[in-house]
Amino acid sequence: MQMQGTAKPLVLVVDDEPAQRALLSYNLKAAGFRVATAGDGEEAMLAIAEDAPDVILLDWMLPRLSGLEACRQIKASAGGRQSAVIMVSARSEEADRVRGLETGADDYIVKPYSVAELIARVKANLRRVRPAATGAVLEAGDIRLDTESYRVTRAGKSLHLGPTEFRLLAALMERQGKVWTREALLDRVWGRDIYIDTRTVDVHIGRLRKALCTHGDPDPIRTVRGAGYAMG
Amino acid sequence: MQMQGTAKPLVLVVDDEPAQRALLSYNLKAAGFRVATAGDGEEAMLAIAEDAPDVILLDWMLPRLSGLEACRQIKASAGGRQSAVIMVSARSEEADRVRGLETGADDYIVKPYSVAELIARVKANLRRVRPAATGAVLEAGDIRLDTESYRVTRAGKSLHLGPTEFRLLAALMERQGKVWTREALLDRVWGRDIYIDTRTVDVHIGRLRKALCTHGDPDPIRTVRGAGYAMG
DNA sequence: CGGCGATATGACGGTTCGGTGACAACGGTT
DNA sequence: AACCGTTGTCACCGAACCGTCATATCGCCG
Repeated sequence: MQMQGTAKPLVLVVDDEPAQRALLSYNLKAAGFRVATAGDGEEAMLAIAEDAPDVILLDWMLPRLSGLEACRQIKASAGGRQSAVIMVSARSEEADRVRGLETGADDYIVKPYSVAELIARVKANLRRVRPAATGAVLEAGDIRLDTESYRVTRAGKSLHLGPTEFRLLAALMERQGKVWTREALLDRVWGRDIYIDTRTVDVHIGRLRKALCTHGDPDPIRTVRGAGYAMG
Repeated sequence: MQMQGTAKPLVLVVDDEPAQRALLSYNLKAAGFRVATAGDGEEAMLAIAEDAPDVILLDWMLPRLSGLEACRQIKASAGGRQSAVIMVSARSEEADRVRGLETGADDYIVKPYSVAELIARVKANLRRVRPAATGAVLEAGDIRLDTESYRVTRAGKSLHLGPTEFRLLAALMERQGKVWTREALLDRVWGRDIYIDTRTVDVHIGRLRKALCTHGDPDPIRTVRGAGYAMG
């Protein structure tokens, strides 16, 4: 498996049947994902708060908190908005599909589904949520970052970045405009449970800027005082 | 559905049957979208180059350039990557769906589809492409405040605010019309257990006003004598 | 109109915050 | 061993920002 910027994508499986969870976990792990599981909507919210997943597979029928309501809550929460939600349901009625999608779900799969299609849909949704994890080429202005070949160019000219600066740039480019706090960047770029001075981020931002502006180009990174950094 | 400020989303319909194009155009326009059409893959590429659509409905069976190949080209082109591609196909085989998704399509709809579901899917995909419409943005009159990118604009012009002024404005905008006492603002903006002269709020309101009115715009903040401040 | 309390504003010192150069530690390579 | 690129930390500086005060202005009341 190629070194892809950051850690493997995380998929959260929400289903009340342990057998289903096990089945999905197995197949998703085989496809190269990290997997978390939850048995109902409340567990799901906890899991999301703990570690925001990239994709959430949400069963329609759940005890206590229905899948639909869980979806609404997820999309209303701060952490959940950046996850893709795929509703999984035995209800093939078109009206249900429409309702699911209108509630904020990003996709809708009808049981019985094939594992291959499910994986394909997870990947399709992942492409949008975390392009860098899928071997995509990110673009921002005249900067191109190829997560597969590990190469960065600006205005056609190739740039040399260290691994950390590369991942930092990838994170910033993944969601242009979004302001990342130093803590969020440490989480995403350096790793979840690592303990490093937040000021270190500043230093790396500085190094990244120097690398990006070697040819006199304007600085593409925006500093937001009291908040963090953003691209564009 | 709120279409705040920005133009209506553009949907490109690619189908070789004029009747299909007409049907889809009609329904999409009725749902509030702008619509462009193309009869084959090459026309589609031209249309994309001319005006990048937000969502592309791509028929699987196309003359000359197949839908699958067209999808590949779209996703490989610079402009196409920021559009969502929905494959529309009569082929319900699961293998086809997987192929479509793996080629880079964002979604896959099987004919015959219901118009309601198609619209729902278009909207769901639109949410992804244009995250601006997802609610991280506060608006009041001609003032826009984006809590994710920490950007504030008035009548399109970008403004510069300090962190405290930003939070102050966000608080005021969050509940337009509500009159905040100085104490409440201190709590909300500065922090719960901090002790600061309430007059300081006045100063920051003043600074905020100055920033908001640099271009001679009217003052959007209302002073309520003896009570506090309010927006609008 | 005059007075009084409340609010607006300009100025100022202190503090915090971010940028940057220097440096030592580390691992890999020659 | 010597070298090299990378990385995390620190110290220092300048600039932005903040809170306070003094003063000017406003709005309401008699």
